[in-house]
Amino acid sequence: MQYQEAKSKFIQAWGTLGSSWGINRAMAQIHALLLISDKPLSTDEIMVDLQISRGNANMNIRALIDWGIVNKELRAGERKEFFFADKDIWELARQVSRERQKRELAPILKVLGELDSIEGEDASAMEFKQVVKELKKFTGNVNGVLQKFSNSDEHWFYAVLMKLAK
Amino acid sequence: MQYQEAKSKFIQAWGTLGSSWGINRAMAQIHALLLISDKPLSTDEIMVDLQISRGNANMNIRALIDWGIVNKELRAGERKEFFFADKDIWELARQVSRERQKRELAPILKVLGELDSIEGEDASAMEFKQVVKELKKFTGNVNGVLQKFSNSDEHWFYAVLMKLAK
DNA sequence: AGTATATTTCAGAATATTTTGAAAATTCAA
DNA sequence: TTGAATTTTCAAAATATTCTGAAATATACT
Repeated sequence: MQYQEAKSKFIQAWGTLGSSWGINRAMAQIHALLLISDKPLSTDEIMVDLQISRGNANMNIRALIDWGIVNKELRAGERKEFFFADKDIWELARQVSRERQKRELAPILKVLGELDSIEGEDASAMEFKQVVKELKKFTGNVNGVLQKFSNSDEHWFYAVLMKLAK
Repeated sequence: MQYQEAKSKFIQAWGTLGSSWGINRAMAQIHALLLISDKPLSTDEIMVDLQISRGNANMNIRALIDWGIVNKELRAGERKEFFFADKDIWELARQVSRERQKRELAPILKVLGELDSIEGEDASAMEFKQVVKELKKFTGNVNGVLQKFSNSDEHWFYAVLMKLAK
């Protein structure tokens, strides 16, 4: 397979994967492009390569920086900014997990906490309490695992894998 | 807090959480409703409770059944179908993980496999190969963990948690 | 300050997704 | 069969999201 074909297949696939995880296509594709690029790219290069507008490119580059998975490089004597993605996939996974924990798990934990003490003793209320209780237990555990994961290194993860495998 | 208020807060929160995971709001809300209901509900009851149309209710109930997280109950002498969600949160998590593995991880693994042998020895091609290689390693590992998780029981998960904690 | 270059913003346009509701299809009992 | 009850389908409408492009803003050099 030719490089160009492989590249566009990969960018395409990454975009699709992103969509099903609540990340918009352009954002995922910019990330894919930076991930496989052997050097930092400017906004203009990204625009040309992915055929998207300046506004779109800019907004999504900022979002990626917000997520902490893309950084900018400033070059002495150059006005232009260049962007690059961290090549360490583990670091990427940890960062994404950290952000999603913050953006999604935290809010639901908060809501579950607020639902703590509902009134009523009838079947509906009892069932509700039970489900909320189980969900809290579950989300608490997930939270714990993510916490652990996002603060550990690749080596740790392999160790865990080994233990699981047995 | 009154039951009704708690119920609507919960349904609302579950809907929002669903959205950020690529599950549409109505689908997530129907699931939330069934999860906390102390008895199976008919399409009509769901329509009234969530204020959605028949078509919408029907489509999303089917989708939930497709995902394997909602089931129907048929009652002797009744035409109407009643729906209920599995109350076991662990079973729910396993099922969702199984489905996402099938729907999302499998396709990306397939693409990565196809990108195996790209031609070229220049910097771009080399970088590309390297990233694809790392991604394959990573997704392979994730796949392994999910596989393990989706075939194990709650007890196993706790055992893992204990090991991780140390 | 003036100028050229680059980045950001954002209203409107384009797309994509979700929802509705009524017609068509299905099911079951009489 | 027939027909009433129920489920399913799907075109059109409503809504939500994403994208564009040009104007506004910012930056750095002379």
